[in-house]
Amino acid sequence: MNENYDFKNIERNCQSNWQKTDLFSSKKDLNKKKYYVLSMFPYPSGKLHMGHVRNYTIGDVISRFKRLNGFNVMQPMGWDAFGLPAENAAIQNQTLPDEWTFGNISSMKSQLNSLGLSLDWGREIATCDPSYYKWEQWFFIQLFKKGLIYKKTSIVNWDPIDQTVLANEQVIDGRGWRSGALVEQKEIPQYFFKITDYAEELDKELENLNNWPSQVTLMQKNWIGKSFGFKVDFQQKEFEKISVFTTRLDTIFGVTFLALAPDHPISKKLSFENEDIQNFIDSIKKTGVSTADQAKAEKKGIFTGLHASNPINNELIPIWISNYVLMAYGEGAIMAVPAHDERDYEFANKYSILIRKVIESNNECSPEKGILINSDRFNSLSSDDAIDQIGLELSKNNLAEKQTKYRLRDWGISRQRYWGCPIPIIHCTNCGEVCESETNLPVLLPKKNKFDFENQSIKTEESFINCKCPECGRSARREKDTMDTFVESSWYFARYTCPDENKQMLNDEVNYWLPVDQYIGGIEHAILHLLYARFFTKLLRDIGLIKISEPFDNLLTQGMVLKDGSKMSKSKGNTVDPGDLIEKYGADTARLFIMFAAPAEQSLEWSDQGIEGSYRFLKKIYTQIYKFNDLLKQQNIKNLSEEPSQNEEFTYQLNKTIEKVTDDIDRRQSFNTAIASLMEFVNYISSINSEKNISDVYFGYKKLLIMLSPFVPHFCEYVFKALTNEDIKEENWPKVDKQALQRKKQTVVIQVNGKVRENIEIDTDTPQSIIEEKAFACEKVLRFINNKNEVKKIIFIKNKILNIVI
RNA sequence: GCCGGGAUGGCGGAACUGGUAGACGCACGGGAUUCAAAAUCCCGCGCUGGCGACAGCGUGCGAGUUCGAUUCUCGCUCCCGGCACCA
Repeated sequence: MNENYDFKNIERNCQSNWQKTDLFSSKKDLNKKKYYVLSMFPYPSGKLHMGHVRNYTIGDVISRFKRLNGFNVMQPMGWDAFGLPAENAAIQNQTLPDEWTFGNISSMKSQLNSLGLSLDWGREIATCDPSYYKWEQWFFIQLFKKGLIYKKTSIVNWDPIDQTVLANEQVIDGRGWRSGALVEQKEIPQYFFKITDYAEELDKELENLNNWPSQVTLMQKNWIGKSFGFKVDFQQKEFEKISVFTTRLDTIFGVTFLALAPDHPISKKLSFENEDIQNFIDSIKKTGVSTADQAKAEKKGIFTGLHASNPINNELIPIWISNYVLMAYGEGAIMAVPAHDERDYEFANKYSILIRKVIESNNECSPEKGILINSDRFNSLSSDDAIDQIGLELSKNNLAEKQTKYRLRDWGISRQRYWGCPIPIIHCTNCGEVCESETNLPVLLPKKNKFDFENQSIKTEESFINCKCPECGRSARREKDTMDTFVESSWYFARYTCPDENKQMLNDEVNYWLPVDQYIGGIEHAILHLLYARFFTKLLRDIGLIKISEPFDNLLTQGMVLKDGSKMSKSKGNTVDPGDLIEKYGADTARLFIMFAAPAEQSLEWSDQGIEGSYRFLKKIYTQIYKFNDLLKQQNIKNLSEEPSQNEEFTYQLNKTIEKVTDDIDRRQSFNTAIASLMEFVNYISSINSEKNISDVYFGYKKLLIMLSPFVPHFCEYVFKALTNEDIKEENWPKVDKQALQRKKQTVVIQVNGKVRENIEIDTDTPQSIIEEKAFACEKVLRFINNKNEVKKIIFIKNKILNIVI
C-alpha cells in the first residue's frame, strides 16, 4: 500500500482490470434474482455534464449495492442519438450529423468509463444505428396496420425566411432563432399515434405504480386529465347547432356567451365571409404554437354577430371567437359562465359581457361547486345533484350526452428534419399511402456528403425519394419526414435485453429482464418520456412481444444540478466540467461528493469548496488504514477471526451504521444521509484506541469499506485488498445484529409546556412514575413550576419525553 | 396562465410515524505541528443579551389545530421543473 492516496493509479488499474475481466457483463441466471438498473440514456452532445454524473452515479451505486446483496444485476448504457443538435452542429461546424454524433459517442463513452461505472457495454445501443431503427420502422408498420397510426393536419411553427419548420425551442419571442423572422402558424399533414386509445389504461394503471414518486404519477394523471361531463348542443340558426363540452352542467343557467376556437370549423367558415373575423384569426396565428405561449397570451376575442339558444331555457346567447379556447380539447367550443370560471370572467369583463351568478357565493367569480340559484326549477340543488338532473333532462331530449373526456391528445410523431428515423411509408398515386415492405427494412437515412443549410430539415435526395410501390410496383415517392426522437426512447429499455437480435424486434430475453427494476432520470422527463414509454410497453404487449404492462417498477427522479441558483448551461457560463474534477480529485471523490451534497430527488447546488471535504474524507480513511496496516505488521498479526466484539459500544455503533446505511440506500434512496452515517462511523473508529482494539478496528474498517464501495468503488477495492489481502468483489453486504442495537440506557427529555428543560439519562423502559419523581427533583424543572398544584397534566412517551403542562 | 415541486445557521443539508431543530460536510475563528507555508490534528461555531450560570428568540410570510408543529390545515410570497417539435 502506497503511503499517499494516489487516486490516478488506483482508478486506472481498477478500471483496466474490470474491463479485462468483463466484470459487469450480464447473463440470464435463474439461480439469482435479476435486477435491472437503468439510467436514462444520454443524448450524445459530446461532453458529459454534472447532470449525467449525478444520474449515472445514482444508477451505479444502486447496481453495486444490489450486486453485493446477491442480485444478478444488469446495467446497460446507450445513446439517444437522433435529434436536432446534430443538425445544428452540422451547420455550424461544417460536419455531417452522423460524423458529429459518432465522434461524440466515442468521447462520451470514455468519459463515462472514467467515472468507474459498472456498465455492461456488451449491450450498447445507438438509436441512429440502422440495426436499431430498423425495428422501430417494423413496429411502426405493425401499428399502422392495426390502425393505431393515422394522418391528419396539424399546426407547426413556420419560419418564412428560412422556409423551415421550427421546434418550439427555436422560437424566441415569436421569432425564428436564426432568421429573426416573425414565426407563422402553418398547417401540414402529419402522422399520429393513437395514444388516446390507451388513455383509460394509462390513467388507471397509475394506481399500481406504488414505487414511483407520487408527484410523477400525479403529474401524469393531470396530464391525461380524465374528466366526466356532458357534450351539450346549443341550437343555432345558420349552422344548425354548436356542441360544447362541459364538466359543469350545473352552471348552464349562468351561460352568457359561447366561445369558439379560432380554428373551429365554424370560425373558419365565418372568416371567409367576414374580413374582421379573418383579420382577427390571422392576428391570433402570430402567437406561438406551444400551449404555454397560448395560455400566457392576452385573452382576445371577436363577436361573430351570431347567437345560439341555450338548450335549458332557449335563451339567446352571443357567439364569440376567442384565443383561449383550444380546438384540441373537447369540442373546440365552450359554454362560458363568467360567474364561475376565472378565464370566462376575465374575458367577460374585458368585453363587457353579462355575468350571471348561478351558484351561491360571496365572490364575483367562484369556480367552486355549491348550491344553485337563479336556475329556475333546479334552484337550491347541490351542484352534483343538479349535474345529474339537468343532464338527465337534456339527454332525454337528445340535447346532451354524458361523456368521459381526456385532456391527453394523440401523439404527433412527424418531424420535418433530416437526423431522425425515416417513416416507412410510401406514397403511390395508384395505391395511396402504403407501408414499405418488411423485407425492404430498414429504410436507410440517405447519406449526405455535405450538409445542406438551405434544406436542413428536408431530405432532397432524389434517390431516396423515388422508389417502387410495394403493392403495385410502379414508381412512387417516399415519405420524407422522420420520427420524433421520443419514439426511439420509448422502447430502448426493452431492446437492451437483446441488442444483437437481428431476426426480430425482441426475443424471449425480454421476459427475463423486464420490467426495469430501477429507473433513474431527471424530473424533467416526468410526463412526456415516461408516458410514452408506458404507452409503448402496452403496445408491445398487445402485439405479443412482451408480457408486462408497465415498464418501470421503481422510479427515481433526480433533481437538476444548479450553479448560482440556475441550471448549468453554456450560455450562462456556469458549467463545471466533470473531466476537470476527475483530473483533480479522481472519480471516487466526484462520485462521493455528488451523492453527498443533496438528496437525489432534489436540485443540487454545486459547490467548488464542498468537494474538498469529500476528498479529505477519503484521504483520512486512507491514512488511518495505512497506519493501522503498519501496526498490524509491527505486531506481526496475521489471522484475525471474525468473532463478536466484547465492546458493547463498538458493536452498537457498527450495527447502527449497518442498519442505517442499508435502509438509506435500499428503501429510502437517501444516499446523502447514508454517507453522513458512514462519516460518523469513521469519526467513531478514529476515536477508539486501535492498539487496544485491534480486532474491532480491523472489522470496523472491513465493514466500512464494503458499505462505502458502491459510492467509491476504486478506492474501496484497493484499500480493502491492502487491509485484508482479500478481494472485495467476493464479499457480501454486512448484516445487522439486531441484538446489538438494544441499549441499556436512554435519554429522556423533560419538558415544561413543550419546552425542553432537562435531559435525564436513565435505564431503558423506566416507568413514568419514576421519571416523574426525578423530574420534580430537578432544579431546572422546578424553576418553571411555582406550585405543584398548577400542573394540569403530564404527557409521557416511553424512552423519549415527559412533558409537564401547567 | 395551468400542473408539479421547493424554501431550515454564513453555505449544502439532517430531523424517516407530530416528540431534544441544526446530524454530516463546507466556510470561518482559535490552538498544536512547521524556519515558513501547504497538508494534518485538536477545540469552538444559529441569533440576541449576559463575565458566567442561564434566559429569550429562531425552520420564507400570516393565521389555525395540538400538551407539543420544520412536520398537519387554510391563506399568501418568492424560486425551480413541465406544458405536447429541446432532450
